Amino acid sequence: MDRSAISRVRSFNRHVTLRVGALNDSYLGLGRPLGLARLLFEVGPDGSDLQNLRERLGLDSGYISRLLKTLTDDRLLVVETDPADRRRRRVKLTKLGRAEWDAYDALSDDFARSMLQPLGERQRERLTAAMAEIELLLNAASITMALEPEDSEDAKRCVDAYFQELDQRFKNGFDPGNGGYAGATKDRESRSWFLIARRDGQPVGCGALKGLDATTGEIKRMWIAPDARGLGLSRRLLNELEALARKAGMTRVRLDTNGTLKEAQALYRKAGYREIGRYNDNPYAELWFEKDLVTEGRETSAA
Amino acid sequence: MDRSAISRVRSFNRHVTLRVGALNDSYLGLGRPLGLARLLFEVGPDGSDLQNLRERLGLDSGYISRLLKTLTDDRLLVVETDPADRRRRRVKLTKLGRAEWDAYDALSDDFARSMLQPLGERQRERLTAAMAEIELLLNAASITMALEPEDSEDAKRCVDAYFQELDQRFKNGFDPGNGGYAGATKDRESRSWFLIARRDGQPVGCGALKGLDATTGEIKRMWIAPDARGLGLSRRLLNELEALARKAGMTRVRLDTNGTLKEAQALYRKAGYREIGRYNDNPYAELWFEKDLVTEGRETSAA
DNA sequence: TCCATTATTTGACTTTAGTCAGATATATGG
DNA sequence: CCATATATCTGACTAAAGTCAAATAATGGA
Repeated sequence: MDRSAISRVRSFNRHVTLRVGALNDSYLGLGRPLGLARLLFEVGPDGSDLQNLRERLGLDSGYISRLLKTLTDDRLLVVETDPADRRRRRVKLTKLGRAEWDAYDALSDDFARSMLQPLGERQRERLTAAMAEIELLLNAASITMALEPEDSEDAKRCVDAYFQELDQRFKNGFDPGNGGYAGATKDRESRSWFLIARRDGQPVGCGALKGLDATTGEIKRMWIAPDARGLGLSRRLLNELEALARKAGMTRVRLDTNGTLKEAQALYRKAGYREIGRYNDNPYAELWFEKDLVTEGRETSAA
Repeated sequence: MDRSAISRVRSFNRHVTLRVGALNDSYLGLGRPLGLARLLFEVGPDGSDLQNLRERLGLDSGYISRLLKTLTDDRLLVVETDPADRRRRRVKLTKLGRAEWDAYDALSDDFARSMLQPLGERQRERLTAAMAEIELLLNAASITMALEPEDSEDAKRCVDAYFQELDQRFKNGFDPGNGGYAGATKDRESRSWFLIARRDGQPVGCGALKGLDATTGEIKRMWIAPDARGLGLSRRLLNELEALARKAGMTRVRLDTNGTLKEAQALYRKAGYREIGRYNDNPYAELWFEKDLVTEGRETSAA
């Protein structure tokens, strides 16, 4: 990994992350110990259940229980048992607590404002753009991928989104009922895998692998949610699907695509796929690709 | 200020700043309480004086004294009195302390690496670029401006840098001895102001105001260090100089510039200057500008 | 030389943050 | 109904972080 990249990240961590973080903390507080203030703020105007709070703040259950007691004693919030499961408890702000929450909220605003204030219009735009970029990219790191049943709710939702996008992008639209897409895969081989990429639990991409025969797989339904694009996620998905194919004993994978999907083609070529002739009768396919799977390490996705 | 910009900054503060900061903290520590680890790390391989440490970490002098005692008892560092001023004390790492410092240093590297690791080459570049951008812009906020004697070391250094740049950018070079620049300003009016912009104590820009007559000022020697450009600093300097002129009772300011300095011209026009005819005999000047100073608020620079 | 000032240390505290092992009360599947 | 698992609370702690005032030592002029 590039030494200068590491230095840049370190410098950022030190100068921005630590300093801004510390400042932000001191901005909050408002006379109350930080732990209490943060808890109160985390409860939020809509309330929250205790379990959730514990998880979000990473606190010991005994500790959080005591913190809540302090805040209820100060009449800032009320704790009530969840009627659905009377072991569970829900926390809500009182009027007084809501007022204090509002104060914290205003302080957070003030702090953000103080960061923007010395800058001109143009610089503000640059700053916020860079912040958005960093959030996006750091979020990318926390995207996980896992196999799921093809007929799960989220899988269906992904595939629907995928079909809708095809319908928009193809010149003459796209009808999933037409041709090699919907049900037509119940052929000789019935092996199939469905991979979903998730960020904070929300699906942001998918991809499927089907067995065409014992040693050939087909990659289908690769889709990335619009707000997760540009993060190299499709490459990760593709790697993962190839790894699955390898593990299933396949020696090559194929896929088809449409001429309008330029990014996809670029991805396949860059990943080592070469164009081949038509191998199926999918009426929407205009290009066909194939790649031999070497069993060596190099190509597998990193842990 | 734009509401969406504030939300962006808040989201960044919350998700990036706090999370990364907390993670980084837990990464450090290494068996030792965070306060001690941080102090040790802050001492650094070159040592540091106590005053400096106190300032950088923002700790109470009693507290830091005790922390140092713990670390010296553990043979991680030695405290010795500064021979120049025997009230002062300097801190240095022992061999053992240096080893631990190296371990922290390696951990910081690891942490930075762990942020880059899940990303592809292209994404890493985007991340580091955005980080650099943010550091730059947030630093811009801490640039201060102050009047200084025109013949101070730093003033001379700035003006030298300015002249050198002119020499590079003008078609036929630039000679400060030639014409209206160097000594030729000892005319009727001798009033003059020299403003230096500094970041962390280092000069990053300058600008001068001279009185041409009782109600006319001339702005000269506006220069911004290359690594401080694009931050709207020249606009801030210009505002500041105009404010000075106003305070000195001037009703208009003039300035001249060369045709090759396109950014400067754009700045002047945008700031409300209009082109006028030649008002001096500076052989390098090709354009002349003037602006009437309204005494109203609107134009003054913000506090 | 003396006196106000500055840098650091010491003593005597308080608060905040956090841990861990039971104790209680509810839920859930047989 | 029972055993087991969950969610939270209570008691009994410890460690870390930080504060404040007074003491000590050195400096820099008047």
